[in-house]
Amino acid sequence: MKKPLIVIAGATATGKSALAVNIAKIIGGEIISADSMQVYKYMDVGTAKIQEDEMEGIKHHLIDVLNPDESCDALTFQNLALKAMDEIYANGHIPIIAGGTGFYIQAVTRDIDFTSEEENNKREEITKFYEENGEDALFERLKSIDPESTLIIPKQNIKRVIRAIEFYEVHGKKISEHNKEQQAKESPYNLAYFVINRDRASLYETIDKRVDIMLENGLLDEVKNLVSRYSPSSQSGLYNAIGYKEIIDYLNGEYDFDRAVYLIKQNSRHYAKRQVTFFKREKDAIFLEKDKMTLDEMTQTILTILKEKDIYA
RNA sequence: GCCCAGGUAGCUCAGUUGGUAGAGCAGAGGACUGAAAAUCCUCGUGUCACUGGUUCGAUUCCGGUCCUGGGCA
Repeated sequence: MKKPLIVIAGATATGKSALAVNIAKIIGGEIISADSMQVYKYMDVGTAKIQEDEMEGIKHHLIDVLNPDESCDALTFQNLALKAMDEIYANGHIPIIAGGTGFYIQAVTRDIDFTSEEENNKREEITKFYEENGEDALFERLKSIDPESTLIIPKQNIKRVIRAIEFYEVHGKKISEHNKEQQAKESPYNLAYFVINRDRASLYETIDKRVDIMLENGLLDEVKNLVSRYSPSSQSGLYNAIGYKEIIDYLNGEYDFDRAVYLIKQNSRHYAKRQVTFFKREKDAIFLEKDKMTLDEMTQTILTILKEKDIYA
C-alpha cells in the first residue's frame, strides 16, 4: 500500500500557502515547504515567508532550517523532506508538500536516486578546466565520455555540462543513462499533485505589486542586516535569492536603487514563468485555475480527488 | 519665427554607399534528475512619420507638411 502524499505547487504569488493550510486543517495534514529560499533563516521579507498567524496552527516543516550563507540542493532537500515525512506519518498525519521549487518536489515525488557522492573536488577541477580552456574544450571533454548528453545539453549551459562530467567522474556512469533510469520510475507514493495556475498578466501584476510591498516592509534593511552578518558566497542562499542579490549589487554600487527594483521585478517575473514551464510537464499534475475558482471551490475539488484516491475519506 | 538634431518592432536604438530592414530590452514557447529564486535553448513583417519628386526601383537622395527634443530670438 502506497503512502499518501499531497502536493500543492504553483508559481510564486498564486496563493499556494493559504490553500495548503486550508486542506491541512480539513484532512489532518502537516505542511512541508518546498521552497529553495524559505529554508533559510532570517530571509523573511524577500522570500514572502509564511508568518506564524498564517499557519493557523498547522505544523510547517523545512522553513528556517539553514543559515543564509549555507547552500541547499535537491539532495539536501530530499533528505530533510523524507525525515519530515516519516515524522508526519508517525503522527498519523498526511504530508502536504507546498511550494514552488519544482525540482525539489520532483526529488521527493519521483524518489530520484541521488547516489551519495563522497567529498571530492571534481567540480572545482572541471570548472578550472573550463576557465582555462573554454566552452568548446569543455564540451569536447563531455563528448569523449558521454556523447548522448552532448545531444541533450546545450554547449552554452556550462553548469549542466560541468555537472554531467562531474557525474561521470564520480560514478563512472553516464548521467544520460542515469536520467533515463530515473525518468522511467513511478512514484512510490499515492500521489495527489495539484498546481495552481493563473492568468499570466495578472500573475505578473501581482508579482510587481508584491515587490513594492516587500520594499515597504523593509527588504532593504533586511538585506543590509544580513550582509553585515554573513558574507555571501556565490552558492549561498543569500546571494542566489531574487530580491537579495539585486540589493546586494546595489549596495556594492553596481547600479542605482531604481534599477535594483526594476531587476527584482523582472527576475521575479522570469522566475514565475520558468516555474510554470516546469509544472506543465509534470504528468501527474492536476491544474487548478485560480482565475476561475474561489478558494472554496479549489478546496472542494481537491477533496473530491483525495476521496477518489482514497487519501481522505 | 529662425537654426540644429531626430521621427525605423511594445520600448531604446542600429542600418541600408538606393534593390522594402536588425540588435538589446519587453513578450512567448521550451529544457532541466546533487547549484533550480540556479543555468541554458528557440522565436522579430514593422504603413522604416506623412506627402510630392528624381529613379527601372526610395525606408535610404531632393522638396514640402506634421510631430518631438535642443538652441537662438
